[in-house]
Amino acid sequence: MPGQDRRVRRSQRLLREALVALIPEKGYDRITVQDILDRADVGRSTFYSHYRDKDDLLLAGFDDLRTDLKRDLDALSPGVPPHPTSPTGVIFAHAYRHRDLYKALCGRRGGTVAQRHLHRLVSDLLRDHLRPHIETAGSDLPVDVAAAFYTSAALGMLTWWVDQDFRPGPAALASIYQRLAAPGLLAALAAPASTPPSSIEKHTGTSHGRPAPG
Amino acid sequence: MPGQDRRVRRSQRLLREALVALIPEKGYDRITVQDILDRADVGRSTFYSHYRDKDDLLLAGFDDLRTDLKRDLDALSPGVPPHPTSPTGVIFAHAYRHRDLYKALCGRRGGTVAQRHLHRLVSDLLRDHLRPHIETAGSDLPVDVAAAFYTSAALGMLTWWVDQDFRPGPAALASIYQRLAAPGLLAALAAPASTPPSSIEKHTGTSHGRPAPG
DNA sequence: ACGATGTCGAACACGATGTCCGAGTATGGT
DNA sequence: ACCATACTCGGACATCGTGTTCGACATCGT
Repeated sequence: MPGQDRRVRRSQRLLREALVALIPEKGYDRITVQDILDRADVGRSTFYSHYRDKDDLLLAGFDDLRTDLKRDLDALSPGVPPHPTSPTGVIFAHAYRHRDLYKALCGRRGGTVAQRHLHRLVSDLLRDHLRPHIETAGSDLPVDVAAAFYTSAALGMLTWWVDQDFRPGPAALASIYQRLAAPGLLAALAAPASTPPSSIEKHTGTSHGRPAPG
Repeated sequence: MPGQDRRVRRSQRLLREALVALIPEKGYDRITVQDILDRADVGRSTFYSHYRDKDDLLLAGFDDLRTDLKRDLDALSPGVPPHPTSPTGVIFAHAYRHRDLYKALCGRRGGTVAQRHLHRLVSDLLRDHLRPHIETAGSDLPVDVAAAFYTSAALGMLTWWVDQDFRPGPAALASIYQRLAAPGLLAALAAPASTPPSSIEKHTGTSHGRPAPG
């Protein structure tokens, strides 16, 4: 008695696969339930007996992703790290291994629902990762803001990457992320309670002067 | 003869205002054309004589925003900067001055369309800002990746900020952004052609060791 | 082999979309 | 002040996607 009826597993698998395959083709918003049904070759009432609507189907697939990613990430903390990788590096690697899925979730044609849930997933992750570091350093850096910054930066790179068909390898991407992200955090942690507004007041000179990140 | 018929301006203004007001209430996706019509007190056929659909109405408002923001940004480059602000600082200030609009565009209840267009807007902006710096420094940092990183980071903070009802002032937010973003870019520009993959290979030690940004 | 459970497919009510048209009304130019 | 023009209104309409229901049939686990 494996979890469920064989037919149920079959239907749900077909529906999930159909949706993921359809997203890069039509874009999530333009996909109709009938499209999914045709692609999956599944009856209408079968769909609604498993899922409330299109979003529900998408979100159901998310649970698998969540646990899968969580497993990869937990492999980081406990033992001595064989590869000194950051959480974001793990995410990039995970995305590379599940290219089709991430193309549907982060790609240009993904929908609001996927983006938001992925954002929340990563955001919670990074917040928990950052909090202890910021607190023990006694920094005045707000954890939430830092989490927002690094989450969006990582997901922004991820989205760009997906739309580039994963051109540079995951290691190269993680490398660039580290180069851009690490110094800022280290600097912020090193300066616990200096006057915050003054740090922006350094002159950038003319438009040809010292570069501002934007 | 000001541009257009007074009635046209009136109708379009009413429709734009209705949409912007409706988004934070219902969420863009759940808004129906009829909702907009009721709120604006405008006839159905009038709507369709001006806009193709809901998205079209949203995008039309974007043009005004674009030119407005562009004006603020051009005030940066030419003369000696009175305030040494970065493009992102200008964007934060602009968002603060148009809180209602940005609440609709970046807020939790905004739609895919708005997010994507705003992303493209800022992305193009930052790419142009970054390219000369990266090129003159002879860095191997890909411009597109850097643009993706900083654009998403800025918009991520902006979204968080909007959903917090603009709690810390725009200056404080810009300050934090600078603290997190600037060191990374400076470091990347200072290391023109070092072996890229090695920079990530520094040991982070155990999970309690040196902080990785995520 | 048998009862339980899942699937199918068609039909249905509903709500939203986008188009059309005739009648009424405000506008800007002269 | 007048008038032709252009805009607005509102209802009717065809179309499409959604989510539900139901009876006949198939597949499952035991």
